Amino acid sequence: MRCLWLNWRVTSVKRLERSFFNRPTLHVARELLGTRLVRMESGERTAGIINETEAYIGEEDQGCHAKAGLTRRTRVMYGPAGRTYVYFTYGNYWMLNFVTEDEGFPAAVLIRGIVPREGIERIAVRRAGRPQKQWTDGPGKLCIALAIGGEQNDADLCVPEAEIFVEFGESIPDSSVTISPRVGLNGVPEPWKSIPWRFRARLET
DNA sequence: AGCACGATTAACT
DNA sequence: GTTAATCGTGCTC
Repeated sequence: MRCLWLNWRVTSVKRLERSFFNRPTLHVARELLGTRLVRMESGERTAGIINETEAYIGEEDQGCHAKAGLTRRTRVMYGPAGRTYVYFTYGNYWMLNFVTEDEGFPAAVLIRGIVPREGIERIAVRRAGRPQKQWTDGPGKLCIALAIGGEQNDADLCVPEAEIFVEFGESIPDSSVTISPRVGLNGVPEPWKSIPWRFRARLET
């Protein structure tokens, strides 16, 4: 009994709930900085502190996949907040996003970088041959490091049995945050190409 | 059925 | 600094 209660404390209480994700996407993107992304594999934790995010907001946003409207691919973004949107791009890489805002409004936060904190051995194997600094400093790289792929698309972050979830972490002051335009949007028209919806945190060691 | 392109990465000059 | 790799998606014919 006591173990069950303890287990609930450590696995649930520290996690971000759906109400965190069901808010304006820019707030979610900013406040995800410093939180801990956790990937469960057979009961083992692989995790890192989120230090870079980008917001993608609505059908009007010409950088957002939802500009194409509701399709098989974008359907997840129209769903409830607190789920994953994992998609495949450039023929090689998976990208991890968290769905935000009310059901029916398509928006998400792309996770672009983490600082490894747990399961370092597993990450080292998956990123073998690369400098440690480049293990998880890109959206495709961190999905390789955490073994995240299409099977993790449309997964709920906010249920006890989640294989991917987010925990409260360190608080990042505004003085440590850089806000700038999103990257990789070469063919996208203004103002969307330059709108500053990218958030980066300078983490203390 | 065919086409252009992409929320990237790694390798190369 | 530049560029090839590689294939699912969405659009057009």
